[in-house]
Amino acid sequence: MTTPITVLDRLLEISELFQKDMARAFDGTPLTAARIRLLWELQHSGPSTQHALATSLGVSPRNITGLVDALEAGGYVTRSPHPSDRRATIVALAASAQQMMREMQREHAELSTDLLGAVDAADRAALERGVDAIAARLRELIAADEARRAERIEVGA
Amino acid sequence: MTTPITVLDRLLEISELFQKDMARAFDGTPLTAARIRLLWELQHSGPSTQHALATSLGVSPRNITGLVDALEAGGYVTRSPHPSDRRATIVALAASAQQMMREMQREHAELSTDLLGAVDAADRAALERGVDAIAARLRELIAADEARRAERIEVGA
DNA sequence: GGTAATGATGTAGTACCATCATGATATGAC
DNA sequence: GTCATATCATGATGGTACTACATCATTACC
Repeated sequence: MTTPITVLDRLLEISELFQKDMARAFDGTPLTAARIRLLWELQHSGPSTQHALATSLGVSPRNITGLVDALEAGGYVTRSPHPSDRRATIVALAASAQQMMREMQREHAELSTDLLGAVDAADRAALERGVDAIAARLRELIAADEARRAERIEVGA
Repeated sequence: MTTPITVLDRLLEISELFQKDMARAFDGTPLTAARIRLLWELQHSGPSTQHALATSLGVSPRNITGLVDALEAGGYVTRSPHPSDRRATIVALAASAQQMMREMQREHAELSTDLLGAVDAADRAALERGVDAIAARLRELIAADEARRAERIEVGA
């Protein structure tokens, strides 16, 4: 009845290790998961209104205000007026944060090659295919679950 | 200069998907990451004193009291007196929680075979080797980083 | 030009995780 | 028996992540 160590176990372990590493990397800074997510979104989509951030991150606009407050106080982000809509404010990565994100990406790439280097050269192609397949399947499963859940809400209660 | 999608990216994505899935799975219950970690530890090491839990989870005893309070209120865990040391209380998984954890492991195993099923049969062995190698390398890197950090504290400041 | 929607924020509140300081009780060494 | 130590509990604090509701300026609609 003892379960063998499966690929899934390894993936979960890797997931945990990543989290641990992230947490330690940002220890001592005011950066937290939610704030980093916002920075990531900014780097990904460029300067955005707070409303846009709220939508893409799936949280309330009020929450964005708080997150941006903290990031602005830390110098990671700047607020500037929207050129045509005087209600809106535009949030953008500060220069230092852009630098930091670039650095993160560099480290990310380094880590990537390092980890891949630990894999037997003959296994790499198969590994890549396998990991892709697993990610795809996982996305599929989650999407299906989400759909089921949405339907239940639609119909029930 | 556009970075290609690497294995690391996929692994990070998988990591995120796992987290998302977990969060949704326990939505509506009083279970949170910290509490689940405690349940996991209990299942892994069996009934334990709070002090033991504090040590193995690396948090303050006070924090354990709070976590156990919540889990006890939810019926996931029981407190009973230590047979020989009347200071200590022993925390154990309640029967229903044991059932739940077994169920989780079953689902875990199912998911594992499901995901592996999405991988081309010819790639599976290589995938397994590759994922193992990556996990090992990651452990190594983190251990090295931890050692470096510990030394710095030892020496500096 | 009046009314309704929009964008950000102030206020207030919930819940969680984590800490330290303090105190009660039990243990174990002397 | 006394006293340091260990185990746990409580209270107080602080920080984060969210929410809902109300407010105010601005913009869009007719």
